[in-house]
Amino acid sequence: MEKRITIIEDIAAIREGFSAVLSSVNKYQVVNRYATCEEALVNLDNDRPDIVLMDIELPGMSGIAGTAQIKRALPDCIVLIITVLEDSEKVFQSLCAGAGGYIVKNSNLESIVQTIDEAVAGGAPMSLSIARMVVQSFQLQPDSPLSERETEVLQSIAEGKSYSKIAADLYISRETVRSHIKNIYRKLEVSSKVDALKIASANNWMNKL
Amino acid sequence: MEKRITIIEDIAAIREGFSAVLSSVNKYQVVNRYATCEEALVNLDNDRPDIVLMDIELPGMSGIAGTAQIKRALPDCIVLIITVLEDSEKVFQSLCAGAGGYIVKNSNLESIVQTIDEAVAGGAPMSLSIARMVVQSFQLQPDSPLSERETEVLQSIAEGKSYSKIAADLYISRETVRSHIKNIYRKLEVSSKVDALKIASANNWMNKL
DNA sequence: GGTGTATCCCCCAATTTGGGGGATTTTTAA
DNA sequence: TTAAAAATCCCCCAAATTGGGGGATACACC
Repeated sequence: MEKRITIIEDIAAIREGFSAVLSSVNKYQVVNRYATCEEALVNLDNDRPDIVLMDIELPGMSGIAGTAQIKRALPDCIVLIITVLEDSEKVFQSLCAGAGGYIVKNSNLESIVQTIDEAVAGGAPMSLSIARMVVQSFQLQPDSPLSERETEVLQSIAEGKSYSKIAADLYISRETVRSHIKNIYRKLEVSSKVDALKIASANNWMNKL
Repeated sequence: MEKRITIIEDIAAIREGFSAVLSSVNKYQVVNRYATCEEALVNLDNDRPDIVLMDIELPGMSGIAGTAQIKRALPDCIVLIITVLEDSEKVFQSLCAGAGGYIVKNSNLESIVQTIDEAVAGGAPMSLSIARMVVQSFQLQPDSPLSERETEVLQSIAEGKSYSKIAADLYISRETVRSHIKNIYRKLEVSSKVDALKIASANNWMNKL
């Protein structure tokens, strides 16, 4: 069964390069190539790709927004991001949008087939450094000014718990919870849970589980 | 510079197998082997490993708890989890504890050197299916009963915002926010934000960014 | 002896929450 | 085309929550 591939990339040389390599492989079939997401989206019903190679920097709609659109229409379609720089912000945004992996733009053209093979085999192809970034996003930064107990309390606030509920769950008084929160606010120089949560989650000071 | 390796694995055959393979490689040096985390932890200061191979199922302290302890003492130490079954629960727990990658237990012994090489080179070695699990954890499940707007509102609640703040941020009335929340509660069959958040986050119905 | 952590107590006013009861318009799907 | 779902807005109201003060005690660590 041939896998249908769509390429969305505004630089013609790269677009045609990928296309040429993939066309020479029997199991893959490049159904269409576009320079913008907008063009690709209107033809999505006809193209019905199994795999999309998506540039992240595009004129008009970004590759991230495009990925979200494609996944909405074709949830089983695998979108692989074509990227040069490994900007952590964009990496996580595209993962949230539904990206299934990353292709490094300046890698030799032949390795692209392996990358797609890996995605089709049920993997999530990424460069070493992106894999490390993704794994690290689960881990606490060790530079938190908060004590263990304070982190625990803030964690509970993130879960939407009230002071009373937190107190009950931690087997302490509500007043103790309040003390911890006062200290958290002082340390983070904020005066509301929204701001405390914003700072703590931006710095990876809370557990994700 | 030789990398110092500690192996923590209760099955002697596997422990010694890994040890034998790694001892034959110049760049790696197995400084010690243990059957339990407890033993390894008391010798951590002497062993000072750069890399720890950690079994996840151990008598006494689990490999997950052990990983957390080791990372607390040696933040730059790379802990690689040795695993047979790829239990998603345990995978994410060990990632949060500080694991840097996964080694499949029944893989051929030679590939372990490659796995460690990858970790040392700045990567995060994982099996195809674990990589997919990790990437998918960033993505919304498409089976959510909530509408886009409702998801947006619930997302804001998760950030600790009040109804008024949500209303202001979404440029709608507070009453509209209340309507959405009433609908969320009805759909999820709950009657508080804590319960709504619990269900929605357990099912990956909210964005992580 | 000071600094940080963890625990607990009081007062109080403004805000928030969630329980009702509605309504209208637009969009989507059958 | 018709019905259901989604998105928007309005009212009333009581209980709970939040965050601002002001403290205190005990333990540990340096």
